[in-house]
Amino acid sequence: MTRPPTSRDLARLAGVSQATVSRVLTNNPKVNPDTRARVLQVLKDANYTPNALARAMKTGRTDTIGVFMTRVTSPFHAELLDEIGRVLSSMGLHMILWNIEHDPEESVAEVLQQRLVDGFLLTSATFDSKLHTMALASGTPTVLLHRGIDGLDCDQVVGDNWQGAYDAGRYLVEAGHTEIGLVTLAPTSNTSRDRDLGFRAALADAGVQIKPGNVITVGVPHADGHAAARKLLRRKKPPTAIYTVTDLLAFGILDGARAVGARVPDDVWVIGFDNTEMAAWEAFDLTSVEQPIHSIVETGIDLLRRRIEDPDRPAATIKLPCPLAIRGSTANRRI
Amino acid sequence: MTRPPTSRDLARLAGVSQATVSRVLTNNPKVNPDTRARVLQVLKDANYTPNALARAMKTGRTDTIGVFMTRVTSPFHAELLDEIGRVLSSMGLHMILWNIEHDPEESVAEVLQQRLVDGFLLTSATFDSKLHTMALASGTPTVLLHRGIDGLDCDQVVGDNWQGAYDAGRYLVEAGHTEIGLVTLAPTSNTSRDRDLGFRAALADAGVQIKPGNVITVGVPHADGHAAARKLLRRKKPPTAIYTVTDLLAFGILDGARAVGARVPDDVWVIGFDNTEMAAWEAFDLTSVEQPIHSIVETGIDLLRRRIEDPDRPAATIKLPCPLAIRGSTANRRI
DNA sequence: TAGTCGATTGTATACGTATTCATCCCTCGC
DNA sequence: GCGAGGGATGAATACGTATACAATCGACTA
Repeated sequence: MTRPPTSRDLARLAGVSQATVSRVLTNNPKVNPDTRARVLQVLKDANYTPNALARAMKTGRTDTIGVFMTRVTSPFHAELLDEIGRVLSSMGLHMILWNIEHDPEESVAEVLQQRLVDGFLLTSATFDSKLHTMALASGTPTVLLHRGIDGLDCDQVVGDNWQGAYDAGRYLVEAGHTEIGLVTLAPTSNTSRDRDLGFRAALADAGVQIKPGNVITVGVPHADGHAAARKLLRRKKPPTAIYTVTDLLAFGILDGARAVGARVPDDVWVIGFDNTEMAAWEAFDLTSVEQPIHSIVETGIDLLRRRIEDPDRPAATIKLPCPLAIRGSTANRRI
Repeated sequence: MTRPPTSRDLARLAGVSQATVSRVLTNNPKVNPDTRARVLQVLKDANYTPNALARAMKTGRTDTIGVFMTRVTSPFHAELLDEIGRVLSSMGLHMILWNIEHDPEESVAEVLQQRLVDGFLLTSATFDSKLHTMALASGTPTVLLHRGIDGLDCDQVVGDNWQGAYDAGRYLVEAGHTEIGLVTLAPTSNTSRDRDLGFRAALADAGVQIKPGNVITVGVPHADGHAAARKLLRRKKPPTAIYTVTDLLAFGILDGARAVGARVPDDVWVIGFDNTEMAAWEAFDLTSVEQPIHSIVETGIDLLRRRIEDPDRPAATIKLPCPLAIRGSTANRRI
């Protein structure tokens, strides 16, 4: 194993110029069929693969997309990542993955300008982060996936979190619940904000008050849902239904309910958000608002490719519906 | 936003040659402190970042590591990926992630030769895959992580699956179990094979027979564990303990047990393998053999970097211990 | 005072590919 | 028989950086 062969080496071997080899590689029609066949044979014999770096340098395209994400271990994010990988590789694109959690924002800034990728997918935009601003400023085509920023002049594909949350709220109200718990996240992103506000709106529209004591703001981990459930269910008048803004928290709530001896759904209904694969597991059997991961990713990557083609097209914001998946955590009766 | 500035542009701006700018960028000591300061100021004003492609082409190093993985949505794999991302980025390295599941092996072969990365981390080696062979043949430094191939002349860092499985078996035997179930995977990798054989060895050493009817070979998903548990627990003489080779299957088993009304651990003990974060969730409270993810990743990446430095050093195989994490799914009493 | 050395800096080149431009040869039409 | 034209190919160059080599300058030694 010395130095890998270059197109120039093979040109010599095939008795043609490097330019001709390159023409063969790029399927340039201006090459004699016989010559093409001969060159292809030599390429094959040498087991040659073009140097992707040199090619990228010349063409300005790397066929690589940069993906920014947080908390890969969270079930929803893992599913999102998996889907992104599937779609990208089906298009012959590579994926560079950055976990923003691990790195300070300044170090990410450098990455944005390195021209390593043809485009960015941001999946974890938050209102106070500068990542999306920096990405746009870098001039590299960028699409916001799953989490959006209202009014930002940038392609965005998100679930309609507000509508999904509203439907969840209405579902509880119509089932007769009046003592309702809300386990929510700080509104640092459009997802957590809309999943909160949409739910409250449904209750307000139905004239159901939500008591301040029944609202708990937590962090993202499972343990936080667990703690919140114990706190809610130990109230003098515990809620008969708890809605929360992620499946992960809902799992924690189910566990917390179990810990204090509350039965689901007999004593308390639970609704999550994301409809991850795990929600269907018997241990949880969780009613959850579904995120159309497949469509979000497919649409988002399509948008990104079109923007790479034509950087000047106007930005589109696409909002996809989030239907409610009903399971045993809210009784089996449907509304 | 036109073309991003190049080192040549900035050289002109700073009144020096492109070479001097380059020297400043690479911290070459042979540059006058005053000049350096002036150039740095210009770089900063222009918000300049070197073109990573051109740099990589010249130096032959991309500061990027290629990671091959399967089933990112599986809890253990997600944790592994997260840890890999953490360690790589702490070293200033990027990660290109390929999900082998999505792509035919031939298309992966191309990727291996593109010289896009400085090294490969393979986390899903199987006996019948040619991926590791191709990776080695590509001449790019390669390390096998988590899953190894016995006798392969390649750096490998794996958990001691056999020992972990053996300890789990002995633990059950010493607790007095004699009717033991084994939910296992086809031995296509060293992990599934050793987690099976080690367990059987412990039982054999203790003189406990495992009935053929108590052994079920399944696929990887949660649902398969679920089905296996139902099958085992409906036998005339159901096992009083079930061991399986991944946490994901164990979760399925716990759910399956619930489905047929078997109580854990009163009616049946359950042991998994991986000790994922979820194993500690109250819904599962699963006793599980721990994989030392942190050490595996840290050690593996260290090995990879050393091999990149010196490609001719002899290959090392490192096997790390897998301790048993005891939880409620096997009663609270310790041995 | 001439020569030498070290510290800086500039000039030129290479990395491997894609592509423009020039060249060559063959065919066709008159 | 000769010029035009087109198809196929080679030579040359550029992408943006890092670096070997050459050049310049000042200081210092013999």
